[in-house]
Amino acid sequence: MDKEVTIYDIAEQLNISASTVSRALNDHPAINEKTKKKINQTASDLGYRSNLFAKNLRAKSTMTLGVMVPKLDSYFIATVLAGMEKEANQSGYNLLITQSLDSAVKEVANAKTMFNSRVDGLLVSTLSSADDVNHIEPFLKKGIPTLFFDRVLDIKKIPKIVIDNFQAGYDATNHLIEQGCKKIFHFTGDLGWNVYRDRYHGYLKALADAGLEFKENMLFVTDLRLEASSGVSQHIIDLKDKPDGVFVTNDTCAASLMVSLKKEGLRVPEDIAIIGFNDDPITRIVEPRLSTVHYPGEEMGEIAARSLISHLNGDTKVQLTNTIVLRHELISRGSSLRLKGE
Amino acid sequence: MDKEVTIYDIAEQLNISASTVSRALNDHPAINEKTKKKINQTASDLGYRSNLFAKNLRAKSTMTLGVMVPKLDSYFIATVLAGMEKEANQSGYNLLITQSLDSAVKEVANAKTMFNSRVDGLLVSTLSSADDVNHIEPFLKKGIPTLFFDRVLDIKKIPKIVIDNFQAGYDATNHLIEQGCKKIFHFTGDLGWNVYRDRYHGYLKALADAGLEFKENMLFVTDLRLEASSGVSQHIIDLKDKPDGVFVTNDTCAASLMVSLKKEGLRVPEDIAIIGFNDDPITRIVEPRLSTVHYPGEEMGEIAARSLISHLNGDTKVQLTNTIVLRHELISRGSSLRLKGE
DNA sequence: TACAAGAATTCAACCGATTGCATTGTTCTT
DNA sequence: AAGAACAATGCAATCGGTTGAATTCTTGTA
Repeated sequence: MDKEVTIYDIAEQLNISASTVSRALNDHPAINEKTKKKINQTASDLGYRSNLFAKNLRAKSTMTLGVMVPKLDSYFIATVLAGMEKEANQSGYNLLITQSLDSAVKEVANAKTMFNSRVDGLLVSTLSSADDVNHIEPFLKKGIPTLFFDRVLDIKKIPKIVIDNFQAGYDATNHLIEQGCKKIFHFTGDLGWNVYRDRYHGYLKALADAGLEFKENMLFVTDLRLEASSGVSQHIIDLKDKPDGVFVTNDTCAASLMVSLKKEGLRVPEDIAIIGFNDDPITRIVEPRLSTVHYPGEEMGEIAARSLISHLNGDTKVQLTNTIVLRHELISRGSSLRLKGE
Repeated sequence: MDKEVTIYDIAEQLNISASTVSRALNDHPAINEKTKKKINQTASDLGYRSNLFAKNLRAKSTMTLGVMVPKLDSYFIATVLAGMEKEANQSGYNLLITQSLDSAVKEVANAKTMFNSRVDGLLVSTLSSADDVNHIEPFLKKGIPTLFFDRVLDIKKIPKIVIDNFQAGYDATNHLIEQGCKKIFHFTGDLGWNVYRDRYHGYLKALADAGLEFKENMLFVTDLRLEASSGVSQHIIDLKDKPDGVFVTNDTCAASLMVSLKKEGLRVPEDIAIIGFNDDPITRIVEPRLSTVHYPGEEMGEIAARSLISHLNGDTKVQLTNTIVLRHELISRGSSLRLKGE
């Protein structure tokens, strides 16, 4: 492990001062072109690399964005991260990524790490469904721009990027209604989350608007893990008065549910129409193909990163004060299309 | 954006020297307990946070691991990252993550960023199928521990964590043979990659060992994107002399292929047995459930991170010189089980 | 009481780059 | 030929911690 080369080494080699070297390497206009060339040459000859710490120590900027997500092993999250990375990378920013793994303790610890790492901005899809953002407070106090995405808390001072989950829930449910469903179940996750809560409310509204009755037993709240759907499936099978439609807030569960129901002899969509959420690849694989609501994950990641970066660059056109709502899109495929015409 | 609190502020407040404060905050034994308590108290009163740059500038360590992957939006990669994050986090390390998005230029640029960010260690699932590791050289020269995982290059001096892709390919193929398949196709990705090349060779060996013939037209090399499988499916459908088994090196494609074939009236596994690779969630959703080779992604991530960290901690028990081979596991499910007994 | 030994603290240099201001060198103008 | 105007470079302080060596303060012992 050889010694690091510093600007002083370059300066010494060329018999000039370190400040000249520094300026040359940063393409400062006051430095003579020839000198610059010479300096750049010896810099690469010596294998010089800039010391980001020394730089940051002064600049007080890290060119790093912190990203906190509930968990990493999800296709949707991966999509969002891909978008963020793409955008951040383009602007020379790096991504520091942590997952909270359903542990509030870990989320708080991660936030602290981010804070100490001096990320220039923070992108959060939060864990906690409670309203405490104490662990985010320090960022706000220090004026570090912070953005919630996807799973957000309704904190006034923190801007958010979301889709209109209410409308999406409404659209999905309404689509089933349009296809002639009269008794639509809802299979979703913890309603403490904005994403599930809002979709649920959209679902209720759609039912109400269509004059359809809602009963408690039409709602299934689970952890949305793969295993959960077999429970729901079994429950539906056992029911004498079966639903003719199910709105599932997760493609994996929707697909799994569909397959289970089919195995028990129910026809999809004829007996039960199903619609999922997210537009994961699986929707295009199962048979029939799964109707869903397209969630623009990659786009969300890109926009989130871009907004934050523009803000950091002092671009005043970008106001980091309001909520950005991305467009979702209803995608109807075989699993829900019961009308001949379509 | 208020001023940052430094150890000097704390020192001034308490009328002691900065070095005492520094030592106290690091729990140095030479500092009196009472003084420590006092210092910690005022530190939190003032909202002090340690400046990592100043620290790193001296320490020359960043507690950050760089992770380079081909692309982020894949379930498998997400799994690996999850494992890495978990492990790194436990040891106080952070993850700096980039994707190369199939661009060699980007991979090189990302490597440079990692280098300049002074990551303490590097975890790479590389893009390039060529043998050039010029962009990795600087890390080796500087003695920054580097580890390849999953997609690796056969560079002697760089340790790797992999599964035995040859054996896995052999096992998958052999499984189909055991189930009575006589004509087994192989649907895979760019053979420049070790992962696909080795599996392919395993496939060939299994055929040879069973005395089965291999012909060029039994091999399908695609980009393994979802769309690719419909092409393969169509091709198989059109064939007069159809295969009775297909080994696909990717669950998504395998599942997709299976569904397409079924739609065309072929029975799985009776007419065609199918086995995938990875053990993605989708394998448990499609009907019949998909046989596959379990790829221990999360475990790979954990082990990779842990090895690197142990090495960084000077743990000499861990030798970063050899190849670690993780155990894969054949998982047989409905899509390939043709024998009554099982 | 004196002095050694150890505990607690301070001093000051250092990590490597940046930058306002001062200085030197060069060219142009009158 | 002298001074203005500007280009190019150097000086030195600064960012906020860390750390070896020096110093001061306590205790214990003969």
